[in-house]
Amino acid sequence: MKQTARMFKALADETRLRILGLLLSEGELCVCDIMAALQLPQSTTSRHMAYLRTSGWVDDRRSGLWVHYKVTAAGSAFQQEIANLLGTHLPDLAVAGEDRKRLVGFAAEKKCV
Amino acid sequence: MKQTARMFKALADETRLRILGLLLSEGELCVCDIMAALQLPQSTTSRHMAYLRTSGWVDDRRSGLWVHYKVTAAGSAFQQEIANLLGTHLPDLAVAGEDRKRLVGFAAEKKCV
DNA sequence: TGACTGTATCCGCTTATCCGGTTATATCTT
DNA sequence: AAGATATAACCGGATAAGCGGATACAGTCA
Repeated sequence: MKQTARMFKALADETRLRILGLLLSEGELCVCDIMAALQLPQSTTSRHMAYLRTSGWVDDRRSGLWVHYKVTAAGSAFQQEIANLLGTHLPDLAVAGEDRKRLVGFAAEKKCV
Repeated sequence: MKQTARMFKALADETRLRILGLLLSEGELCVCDIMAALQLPQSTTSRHMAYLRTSGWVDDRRSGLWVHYKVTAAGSAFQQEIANLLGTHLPDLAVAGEDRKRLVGFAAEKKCV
């Protein structure tokens, strides 16, 4: 039960929902993508990524300087079903559309692999 | 997005998850049932019920002195799908089984309609 | 090696949340 | 109307979570 509450705690924040929505619709993103799409300072972004990582929502992969995140495929059945729901509903929200738009805009000047 | 975060905030607390789990498996319960099943003081129980009510998770029904709560059927599609998942997964957890056991024990001395 | 870049962690601060005891409100009974 | 009971609202204190700037750590390239 405690673990279940922790899983939902990670979803109980607007910023983390935006990050998950973006990861669910785009697949894998590096931290700099997320900073640009959500227009967040680096420390804030990193802190939320750490939260999502330790609560078991995302996996990270380092490639040189850059760290890439994606929604984990290793969660419990319960968690995966929730991830599916998030994937179908989050991208419909207005804020999520704006985040994706900024992400596309950033792709031009983007440097990371 | 804000509303979505608020929906999950209500699920980000172990006590409220236990209450929802109980309501999902038992249908409708009065406050005294919930106090007995979870062994919570009255003020704590009431506060969590208020949280669940204002965040749109439960409906209340007054019958004389007693107030009965049930999981709402009027939520968004997203919310209802999550409620379905909660209904299938929460009752499997150990704590939920103990809560149901205490609820059955309380049924004997229970006074409310 | 040293300069540089991307990411993570630390720090102090502010705000939100939880808790249980106390007080208020609503309803029933007589 | 008065007393009793069930629930809700309020209060003060403790804990947790949010924030962004500063600093530390990793990896790259000259």
